[in-house]
Amino acid sequence: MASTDLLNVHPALFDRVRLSIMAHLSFAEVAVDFNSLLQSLALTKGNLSTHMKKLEDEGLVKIDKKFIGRKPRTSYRCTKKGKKEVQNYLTTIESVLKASA
Amino acid sequence: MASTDLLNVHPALFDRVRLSIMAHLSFAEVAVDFNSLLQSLALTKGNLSTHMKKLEDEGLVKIDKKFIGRKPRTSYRCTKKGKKEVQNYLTTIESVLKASA
DNA sequence: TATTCTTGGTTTGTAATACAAACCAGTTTG
DNA sequence: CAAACTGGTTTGTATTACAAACCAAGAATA
Repeated sequence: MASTDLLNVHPALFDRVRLSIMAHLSFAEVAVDFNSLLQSLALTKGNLSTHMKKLEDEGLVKIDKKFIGRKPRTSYRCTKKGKKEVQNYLTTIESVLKASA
Repeated sequence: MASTDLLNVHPALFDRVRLSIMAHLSFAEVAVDFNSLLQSLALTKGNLSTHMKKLEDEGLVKIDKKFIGRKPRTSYRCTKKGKKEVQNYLTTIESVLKASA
């Protein structure tokens, strides 16, 4: 076991809120909109907004802004990279912690 | 899947350094001393010191200070609670992320 | 048509925290 | 006795998570 393996997991995922978000997004194969996330995760708008910005900056999530009729709607989907990093997170944690169970 | 399950995992473990530390400590059945940790984890002393203090405050780790000859030696071991929380961390993450793989 | 109310977010100020540098008490070495 | 090393802790700083305040525009109301 080398617990330094944890250095390989993407830093942005080492936050419970962002991990929750990524779990949601990689679970849903389709795009999820801002307000759905807001509701399922019970966050404030500002908090969600900044987390999504960070995930976007890291390329883990793709943002999509459009108008539905006359109303704006922001939605997100998980990128390939995002899925990969989530998977890597899981396998790394498992390998590190299962040795120590 | 309820990714809000992540709220059940102990907050102190949601940090890569502390998770590494706990992995080390729960792997080693015996106490591990400050300098071993320092070396295996490649941290600065101050950083390690504060992380250990936090883990101790949370009851995940037990500190033991004694003199070996004339030299001080600080060592730590994982508490029952620590083991439990590490285990809970793992199973929670698995259940949340595996659904979304 | 003015006037509030709601929707869909973003920007900004603050509190918490991870981190390294500086420090400290004592010990060994030259 | 002075300098360097050991084994850490305390303190200052930079980052970051968070919520409050804000903003633009549409919908309802009067």
